[in-house]
Amino acid sequence: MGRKSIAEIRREEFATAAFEVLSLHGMKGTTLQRVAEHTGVSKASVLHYFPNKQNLIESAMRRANATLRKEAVAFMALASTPWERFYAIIEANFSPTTFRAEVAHGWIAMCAEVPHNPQFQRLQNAIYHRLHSNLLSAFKQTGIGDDAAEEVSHTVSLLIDGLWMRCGLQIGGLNREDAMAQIESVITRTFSNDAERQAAQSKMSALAGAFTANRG
Amino acid sequence: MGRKSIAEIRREEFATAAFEVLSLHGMKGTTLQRVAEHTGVSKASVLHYFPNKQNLIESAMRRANATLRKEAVAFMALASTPWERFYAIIEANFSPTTFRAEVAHGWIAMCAEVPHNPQFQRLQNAIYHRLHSNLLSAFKQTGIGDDAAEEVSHTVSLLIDGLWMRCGLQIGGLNREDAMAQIESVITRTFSNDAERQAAQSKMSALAGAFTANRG
DNA sequence: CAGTTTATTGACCTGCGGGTCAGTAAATTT
DNA sequence: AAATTTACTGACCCGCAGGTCAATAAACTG
Repeated sequence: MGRKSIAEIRREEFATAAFEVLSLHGMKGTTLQRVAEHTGVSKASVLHYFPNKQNLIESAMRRANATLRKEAVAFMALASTPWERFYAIIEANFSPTTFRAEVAHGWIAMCAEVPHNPQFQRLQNAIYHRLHSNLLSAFKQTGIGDDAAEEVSHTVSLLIDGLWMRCGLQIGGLNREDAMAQIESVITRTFSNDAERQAAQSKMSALAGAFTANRG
Repeated sequence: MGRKSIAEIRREEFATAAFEVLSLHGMKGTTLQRVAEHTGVSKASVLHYFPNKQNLIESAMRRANATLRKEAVAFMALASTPWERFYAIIEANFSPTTFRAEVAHGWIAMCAEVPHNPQFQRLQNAIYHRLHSNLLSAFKQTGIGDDAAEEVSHTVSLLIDGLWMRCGLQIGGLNREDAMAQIESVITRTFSNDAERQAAQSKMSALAGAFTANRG
């Protein structure tokens, strides 16, 4: 079971290609022609696997999201304490493989479509709620109190959104280290800079580094 | 001097109309036809005042930005202390007239184009730098130290970006009060909750309220 | 009032992108 | 090997959006 049909594999190829084209050329520049070229087939071939362009792009976004989620789950599995879980979330959101300008472009392009596409709206909502509930459960278990946990979760998720935005707009040559430092600065101002937290941070940082290195 | 020619007035009309259409229908849905309809003229008339669509939309964004900036300057003029200046910035960024989902849609639509349009890139950069330098100068004068001021300025501008994003995506039914409360929560966690700051906040809140009420 | 500029428009052209379709080649099935 | 399903393609159609243009109406100028 779980064996993928050849058609399913092809669909995934096209979906990832579509996301890449979207990242490179924006929503307007993402034509069936270009997606086809990008995979070396004809336009009609793409339509053989997808009923229409909208469906293709929706699949592309779902696929991209699934990839991110997979990595996040892998990181999460390496964490055993609340603070480690928190830093697992951070590492996942700023993983070198995903926190890149091109990916951010794709993401922002989708955000711009959210008001006119219920599918995108649902996806965006799901992404947001997953992030929030992950953050919340981690913070709650640090023992800072439920209300504080709620507040900090909101703050962190807002910061993440802002940082991705800025990554896409390429403001201030933001890289992943800067981004994580920003989050860390807020966390440090909020919580006392205890040793346990610092240990969790460096542990997850090292694990994440090893994890991504194993695949390059 | 400063007298506007009738043609200039017309151009502004079309530009604001274009921004409204952009907010309602997104970049793809913003056609010359629709902009024309929205002002009750023919498509060709729009092209009489603008060389092409791109120029029209760029003018629309510049115009929208100019409007926001005008309001920000007005708020700023009402502030006399550093903390009042800070809250003037906040009030301006979350003014009821501007912090609305439709406006956020327009803004996000522009952000999505930034990678493919140098004009938008420049505009976005200008907006960001103005916000940052305003925040920075206000924070520096509160006497928290230059390094801390830099850090907090970054944090606040990131939060503002994130909040506008979330406003556009309409996640969690975010309204302007929630947004400002989020910022306040971070500020409170960072600084001691002194009376001077609280006074500044309520003063600017009242002034901003009076200011906007005077024009409805 | 004659002449000139300006405003506005409908008709038209062009290119392009989404989507259909019938046909061909390749793979699978029986 | 024959039949049938699947993969892929070029040719074609349609609609639409951007942009041009010539014509008309209105405003301004001397």
